[in-house]
Amino acid sequence: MERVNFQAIEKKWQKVFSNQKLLNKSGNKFYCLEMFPYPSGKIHMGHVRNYTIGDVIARYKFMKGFNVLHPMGWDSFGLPAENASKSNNLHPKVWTNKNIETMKSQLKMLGLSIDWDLEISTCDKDYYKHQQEIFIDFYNQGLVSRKETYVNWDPVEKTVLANEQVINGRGWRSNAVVERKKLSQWFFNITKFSDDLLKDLDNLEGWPEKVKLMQKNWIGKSFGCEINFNIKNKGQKIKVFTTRPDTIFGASFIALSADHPLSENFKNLKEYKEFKKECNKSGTTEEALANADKIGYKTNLEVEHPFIKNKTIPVYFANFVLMDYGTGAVFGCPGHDQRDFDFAKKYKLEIIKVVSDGKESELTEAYTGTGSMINSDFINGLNIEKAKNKVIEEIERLSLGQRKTLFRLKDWGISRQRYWGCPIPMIYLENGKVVPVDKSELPIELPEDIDLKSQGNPLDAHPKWKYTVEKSTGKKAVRETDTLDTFVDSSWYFLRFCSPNHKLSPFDQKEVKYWMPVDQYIGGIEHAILHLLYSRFFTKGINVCNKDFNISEPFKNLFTQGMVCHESYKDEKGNWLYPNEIEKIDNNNIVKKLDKSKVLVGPPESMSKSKKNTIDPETMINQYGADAVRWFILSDSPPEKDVQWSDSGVDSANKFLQKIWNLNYLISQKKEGVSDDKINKKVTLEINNFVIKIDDSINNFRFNVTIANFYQVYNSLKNYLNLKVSKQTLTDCIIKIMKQMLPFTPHLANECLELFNCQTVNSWPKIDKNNILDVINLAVQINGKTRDIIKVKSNLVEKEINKIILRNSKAKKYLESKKVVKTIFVKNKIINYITQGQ
RNA sequence: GGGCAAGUGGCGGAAUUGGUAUACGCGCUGGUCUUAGAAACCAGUGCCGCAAGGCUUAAGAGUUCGAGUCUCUUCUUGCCCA
Repeated sequence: MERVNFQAIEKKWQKVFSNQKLLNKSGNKFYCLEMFPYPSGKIHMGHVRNYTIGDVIARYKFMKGFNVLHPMGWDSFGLPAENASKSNNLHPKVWTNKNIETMKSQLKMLGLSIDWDLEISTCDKDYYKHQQEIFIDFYNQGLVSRKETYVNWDPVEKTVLANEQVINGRGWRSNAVVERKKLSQWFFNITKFSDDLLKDLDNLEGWPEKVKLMQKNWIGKSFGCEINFNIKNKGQKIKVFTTRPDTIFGASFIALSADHPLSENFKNLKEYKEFKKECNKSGTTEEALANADKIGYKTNLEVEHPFIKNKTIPVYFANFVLMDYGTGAVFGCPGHDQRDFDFAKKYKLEIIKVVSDGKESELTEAYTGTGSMINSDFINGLNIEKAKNKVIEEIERLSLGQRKTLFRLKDWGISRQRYWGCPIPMIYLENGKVVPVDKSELPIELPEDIDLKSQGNPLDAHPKWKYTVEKSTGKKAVRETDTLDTFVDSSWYFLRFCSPNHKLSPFDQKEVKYWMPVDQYIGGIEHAILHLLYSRFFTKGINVCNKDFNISEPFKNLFTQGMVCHESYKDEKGNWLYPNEIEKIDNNNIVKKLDKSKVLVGPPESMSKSKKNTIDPETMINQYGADAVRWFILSDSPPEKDVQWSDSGVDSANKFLQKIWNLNYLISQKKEGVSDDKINKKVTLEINNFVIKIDDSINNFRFNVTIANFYQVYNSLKNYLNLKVSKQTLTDCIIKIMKQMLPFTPHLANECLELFNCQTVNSWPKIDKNNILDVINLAVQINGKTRDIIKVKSNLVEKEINKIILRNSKAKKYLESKKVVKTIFVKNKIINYITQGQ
């Protein structure tokens, strides 16, 4: 068998690819974008999958005649660079750029069709300069605000932690108990677009339903009402928001957030202080609050029930009420809310059942199901929905409150007390005013001389950097020392790619108008909520700042690929082992290479460094070739589902690609002999059927099916090699197939096409619908049971089919001496005879 | 606790709109070639059965001429939110 040297041809073609673009000015534009990577060190299999999928689409669209934009860049600000610099004394910039260099060369090894002239890096001042500009524009349009808010504070590291850095209430690095601390922070007012962000989801037909649903739930639009409770003997009111006004007759306490304005009256009391200290011990996530023990502080206040004369309800401060959701005050209905139930049990408060659960017994937990209202005066007997409306009407009639829509979505906190991020272009004047810097001073550059070993915020600790003057007045000012959340960096990079070297503004309006929106965006499901929501917000925000922009949504079609998984291994002592540290004797016997001790095998899970179940792409590329790695990663599972890495899988991919090469070689070496035109025709038609099938499956992103089709067409074509088929016929066929393989295995396909001196490498094979094999399989059923499958010409009518079956079919015997009472005939699919008496 | 997916051979998975269940690959079995192995090639491979044939898409019911696909109940797993 003739073999090809993959290492050699891949090097050869990667040189060609580096000068190649997928631009075709006469075609329609197609913007193909994969989520850009964080330069963490080396690429991992998740990147290989993501970028292979993107490459297949980009190359396919180009061959179909589109003008394709296929850029790549680096999401290069972020905490890991700071952490790395602490542990190995490399400056974040040096560490980051070194990683970018490594990963770029690894991506090139994959043979991707990326236009590297468009490369951007978010830590580059030429990039973040424009980000600061957008920030100022947003500020001027009222899309930025400064608010006091609670953060997760690590008392040991003296730093703010993101929610995901808090694990079981402790800092992920220091393991210190995390506290809640109030800080003044910058926010993007994403909630200004709550309704638009929700409504426009309906227009995103090219997005997975799942992602749209997750965004919808995240935005969380809910209906309810505000109710003002009169505080007894005080002449003051407490405004409460509820989504369950129907349960008003079950109200047995009022719960206030510890930050509620009324807390002013209690802040000096010793017991209240202790309560508040307790509250600050738990994290800020909804989950942390839900799981925390319910604690309260009973005030001396009581409110009047709006509908029950002379009934009063006690007022508590409680740790499970958040100030930034609703009004920071709720009424507790223990019967029908679990948190309220727990609270009522603890403080021995009344539990009134107001929605019937169909049982007589007392509640042992909150009942949140449906039912009709009981113990509820004028709404008794109504269902929940009707009761809600009736109560709201009554509240409005009595001027006690009003109907209200509430969103779960909160404004986006963007301040980070970090060094390695985009500086926030704001300054603090001595008169207490906070203003943006003059745009002419941009970029506000990060200083390079920084001491990352100092505690707290590094920019704040820098001796000089923060001292500046206001440009217009020359007055002394102090810079904002917080940097932007790195999610900001990735919220507009897709715009920058349209004109990455544009100097004057974040993007060239003309180029953006041409290329946007992104026609196909591809990335992991883990970004289903935040990154995509923030990018949508930026697009809407820029629309407000720039009337010519006129783009409402950034990503027309979205594809979320699944993860790459692998088994994990542990030795007898419970230490994780890398896949190359183990040896498979047989399927039930896996041992450690080092000492032949037994190894425990864990189920396939997403590859992670901590479990050591990773496979290094570069090692695999060196061993099997990039084409084989690309081929395998697409072959085994539908791209939206998880795929399990398997060594035998990539090995067989490599073997198959060698066979393909061998077939190409044999065809190219074939001597012209006797050929039969009838067979020539048949081969052409049969291969054409496959060409159409392959095109369909690529179009539908069913790459695993495409690859199965390639195996089939190979099996079919190789069997014709020694029959009476002309060399020309076989050459024509293999060229079509190799063109179709080009998006998948660009090196091998190009090499094969060169073998035949093909001059139309970049054009997709087009098949005339009349030029395919006109044979279909038709199932013959008797009483619904398949008795035969016959090969017939397509579009035959029932009469002709009957004739064929009675002449020659296995089904014939089932029809003899039976009376057919009914026939169901579906053209090109099935004929079903119903006989009497079975 | 709520929401959303999904469950098909030993494994990954295929099956257009209700119309051939198990494509394709891995693995396994036998054979050819080889000093041997690897590679390659050929044949076989859902289950029961010598065969004819019967059974089979998590379990059970229903609709239908016909259900992996639609409906209901139950079970299991995964993801998201809490």
